[in-house]
Amino acid sequence: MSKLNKNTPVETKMRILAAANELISKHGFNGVGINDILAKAEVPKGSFYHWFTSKEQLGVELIRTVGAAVNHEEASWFAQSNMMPSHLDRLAAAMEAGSLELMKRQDTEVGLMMKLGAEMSSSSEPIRLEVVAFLERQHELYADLIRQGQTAGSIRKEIPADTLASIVSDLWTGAYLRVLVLRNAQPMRLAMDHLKSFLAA
Amino acid sequence: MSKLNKNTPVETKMRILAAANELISKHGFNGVGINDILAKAEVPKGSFYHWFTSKEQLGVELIRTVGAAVNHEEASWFAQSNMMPSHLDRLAAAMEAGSLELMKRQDTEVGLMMKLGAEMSSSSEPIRLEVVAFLERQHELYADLIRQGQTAGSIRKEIPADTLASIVSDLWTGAYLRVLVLRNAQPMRLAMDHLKSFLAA
DNA sequence: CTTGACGTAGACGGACCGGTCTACTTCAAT
DNA sequence: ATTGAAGTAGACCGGTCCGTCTACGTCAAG
Repeated sequence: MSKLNKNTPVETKMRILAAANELISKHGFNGVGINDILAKAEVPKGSFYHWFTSKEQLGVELIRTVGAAVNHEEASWFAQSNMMPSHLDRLAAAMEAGSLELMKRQDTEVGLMMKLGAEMSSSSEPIRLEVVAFLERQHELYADLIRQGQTAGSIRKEIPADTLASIVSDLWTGAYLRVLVLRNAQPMRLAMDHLKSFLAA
Repeated sequence: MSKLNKNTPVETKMRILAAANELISKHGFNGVGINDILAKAEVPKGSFYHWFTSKEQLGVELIRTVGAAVNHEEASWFAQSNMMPSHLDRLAAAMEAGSLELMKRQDTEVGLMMKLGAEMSSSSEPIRLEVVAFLERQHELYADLIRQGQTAGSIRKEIPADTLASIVSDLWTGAYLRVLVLRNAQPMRLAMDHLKSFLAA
């Protein structure tokens, strides 16, 4: 008599993850209850604790899946060598894609990573470590592309690629945060313009 | 028969604010309950709702007081013209003071502002506006000092002071966040080195 | 046809949340 | 000496938190 869920099992888990993504992005990890997430996902509580052992584990897994998606998406931006021969252009295009996403959605997947890290890194070691893993993968991605740009000649060589990668992502993150709070896109625009001219060989 | 608080009234409020500062810095706004704060401040609940109308108002007032202290402290760093004639040096010294604070305490007053902004700006408009006010005051402070440095000759002139001020604070914030999550001071060191050489005339 | 693993379903529980309320102490003003 | 405002003290409230528990439906294997 009760209406049962016909979805494939894995889909239930994905629905939970998707709802958690939306809600936690907006209200933070501690600002959202499991019931909120479950209501949005239209999934009962029993299912939740079947797929996850705790709210914290949901956080870890959320970061893992979203982080992997971000890394993958960024890598594919970086790889479009046929359309954009210059590595600098590819880097700029990927960053501008993220910036455009921010303007439209008021938020970003990368932003979720940073906000979760800031909020939880001193309360939950598993969550912190997952964010660390994401950041390191992303740093490698950036540094690699920059290194290629340096040997190919479109990116300046005097500064080590690792340093440049740090500066790029940190400036982007800082601008992101200020856009979020100010509700004004200017910091992001300034940051992007600066990065493009600063990185150029 | 009950032990009554002999403190001056205002001190009670300050104790609450101080406890809130510590706890909210560590666990975020939604990660801390009023009772936690009250326990740490050794103040009963009745007193809390005498001085504050709500938890949200505590947040607003926390940002206002801490923010004002930060602005004031930064202004005094910027004003030490006798010891440090170069405006660039003064800016660098102030930033390095903040970075040192971060290494020692794992946290910063400026960091609290950004974290609260990130966590709450989409849930509480009063809190968001208070952070906006702080950011704008700070931006003015930075831009003014940079403008002076430009006319005095220690800071490069081709880029508008407003733009430089944005880049400085955004890069600092991004590096701050990554230090917090990675528990590794390198991003901050790279950011500072970069800023010093980048701003120089 | 029976069994049992898998997953759905949601009532329930104890802890804790932000906030209210009343009783009380203190102290300055009169 | 009396009063009343200011502030302290903490019991208490409804609601919500995360997590547990039992019951039930579903389906593949034997």
